[in-house]
Amino acid sequence: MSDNPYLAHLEPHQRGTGSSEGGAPFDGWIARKVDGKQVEKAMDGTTNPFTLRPHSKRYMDILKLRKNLPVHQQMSEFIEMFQSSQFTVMVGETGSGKTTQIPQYVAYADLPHLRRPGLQVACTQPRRVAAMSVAKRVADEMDVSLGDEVGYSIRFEDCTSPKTFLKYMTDGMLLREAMNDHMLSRYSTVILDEAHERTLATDILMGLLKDIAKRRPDLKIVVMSATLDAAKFQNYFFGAPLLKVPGRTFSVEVFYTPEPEPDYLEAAIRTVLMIHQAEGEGDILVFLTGEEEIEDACRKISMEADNLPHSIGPLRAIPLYSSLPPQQQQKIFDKAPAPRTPDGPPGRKVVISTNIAETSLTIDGIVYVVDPGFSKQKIYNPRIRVESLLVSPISKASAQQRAGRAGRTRPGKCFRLYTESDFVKELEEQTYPEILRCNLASVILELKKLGIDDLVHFDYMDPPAPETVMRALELLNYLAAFDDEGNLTPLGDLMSTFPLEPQLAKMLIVSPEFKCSNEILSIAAMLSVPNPYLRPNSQRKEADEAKAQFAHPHGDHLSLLNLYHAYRTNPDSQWCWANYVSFRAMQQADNVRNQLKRSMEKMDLDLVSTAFEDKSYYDNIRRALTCGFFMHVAHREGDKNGYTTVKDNQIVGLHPSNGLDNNPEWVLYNEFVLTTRNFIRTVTEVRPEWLLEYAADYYDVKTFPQGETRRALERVMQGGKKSSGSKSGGDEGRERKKRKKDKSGR
DNA sequence: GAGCACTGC
Repeated sequence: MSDNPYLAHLEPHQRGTGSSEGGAPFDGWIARKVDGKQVEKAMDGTTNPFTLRPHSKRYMDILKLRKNLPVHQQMSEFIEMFQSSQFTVMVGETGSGKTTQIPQYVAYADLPHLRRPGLQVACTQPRRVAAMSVAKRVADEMDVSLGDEVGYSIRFEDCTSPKTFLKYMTDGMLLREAMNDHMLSRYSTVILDEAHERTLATDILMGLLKDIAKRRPDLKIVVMSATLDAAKFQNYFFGAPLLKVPGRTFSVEVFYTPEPEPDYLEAAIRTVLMIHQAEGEGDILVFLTGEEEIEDACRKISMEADNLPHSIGPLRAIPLYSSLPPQQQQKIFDKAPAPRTPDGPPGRKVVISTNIAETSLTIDGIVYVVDPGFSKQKIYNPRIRVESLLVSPISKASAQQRAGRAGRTRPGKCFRLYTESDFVKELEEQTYPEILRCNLASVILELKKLGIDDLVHFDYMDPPAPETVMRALELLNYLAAFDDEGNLTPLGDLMSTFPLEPQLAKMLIVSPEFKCSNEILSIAAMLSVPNPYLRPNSQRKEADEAKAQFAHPHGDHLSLLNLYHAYRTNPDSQWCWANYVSFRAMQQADNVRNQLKRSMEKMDLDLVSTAFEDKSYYDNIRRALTCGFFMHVAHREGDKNGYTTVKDNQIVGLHPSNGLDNNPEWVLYNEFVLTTRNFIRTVTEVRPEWLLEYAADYYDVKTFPQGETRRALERVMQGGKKSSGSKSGGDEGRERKKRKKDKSGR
């Protein structure tokens, strides 16, 4: 056996050991330990142990920088800890180098005892861009081509090869893989990065890995977090050892207001102008909660800045939020405006942003941060089954993250628009994990597919409210994804394979029976992307007119289909621009549609259409919609435009963005939005007969409370009896007459 | 007659 552990993997007697064919797959693997010195030697050596090619000069240059990172000081300590424990918790603040270095250390430690050819190290990230950019950087650091030994895997893009042993990927992607491989058997080590963000996928992966680890003693798990809640992770992972690495950022001086600010928007604007007039050079970053607020603030700041004396430099306000076209988002990287005169005072830019600048986007040159202490957060109300966005106070961790944005390039200042005592006493330590704030229908379906039988006692780091789990189970049972015993049905199994909400998956799966799977594919894709209709403030009328071209009188789902078809005949940005349509959203919809289509083909679900000339073309589509969304139905009550949701009895209005040509008695909706009032958005007319036919259990009239909805259903049932024999024909006739009357009545 | 925090499959 070679003395060099990094050449040992070439020896056939080792490579062959523990092959997964036959016998227990994870027994008998050779586990040779390495230490920090050996790794250091391998890093400095002339041969790259991963490729057996000589190290390039560029590699050596980058290596010098790597050795300057704080985390490098603790490489030996990490490797020792990693090899002696199945779980390791690692805390490294911004600038520690953990995301790029730790996975490489793991690769050096796992390589000498490569237990099976093809075994990989996975490092998860909450965001796609991070997975891609970090993989690129690490490929450079390791002197390999991206996609060969080091790669990444995100939705729509798999940049890996059979040679890949270090793979950066989104957490959601690893979760998807786990659904087909419950043991995650292709990985020797899984590293969960940014675990403090507590995304839905990371939380589920943590519970899952804890479970898998029992059956795979060879599997190692590293959990990396940026904040100081490490004890919680340690406790959760059986008292795992902890490694702390200091960060490397510049100091940020934090200021609080002496008194609470009654109007944070006004205070934020005032603070920006104050900084601009009184503080030294450097750009400003302001955190606000949403698009409207941000545009408003930009206008006001620009106005105020124009009124300042010329002894003060120019100030340019730049908005930043996710629905902004990429071209406009790029403006945050523009230089600050030039002085008004060659020897005048320097200009300054102020970026007014949502939370997107907290983690997803980094702007260099920010020296001042203004933090009013709020963000929009999702909350779920299981009682009425509604998710909504609420402006809420941020957590201490989030405030710290925001402040850190001022210290990336040099020492900075952070102005918090709340009192120090509020910060200490009122703010939560951590932001509530997502799993406690959302509808769990897809999560519960996924867990079942992951082989978790006892959903209530699954080892959640923070268990969701039992009522939320119950709501999810109930929904899945009505959709026939779970049987009455809570077991996954074949339909549920099929549903779980689609990256869609259960309702959307259901309508897609039944769509071939209604001869409209091609169309439902398009609708499902359109519903999976952000709102495709653009409506700039200055051109609302034009935008509304453009949107009206696609409107279908029977509903917004059908309008989305029209829009998709129109785009397919003109799939270019010019056409989108001219029609007030988001090109980005349409491209995304195309991507999603292709992915869903591939799944349909794999599952042997037919891709079919009803002939467009056939008068049942649109009805077939609406019937398929009904099969997925019968729990999202509202009934018009009284003569007014008010609707009441079925079963939950919430009073709602049609969202003004709807394109219906009247107020139909029964509608199904895609989402319930809670803003100034309750609205149902993306709405399509539905026939009550379909509800009774396709969701007989849910629409069992006996279970309805006395009220208008129940009486209406009873009328439908009686009507159905009378006209039996020519059922659908009779309905068609009535519907047409009714519509005609509604129109003429205006 | 009003809005879309941010991610992810």
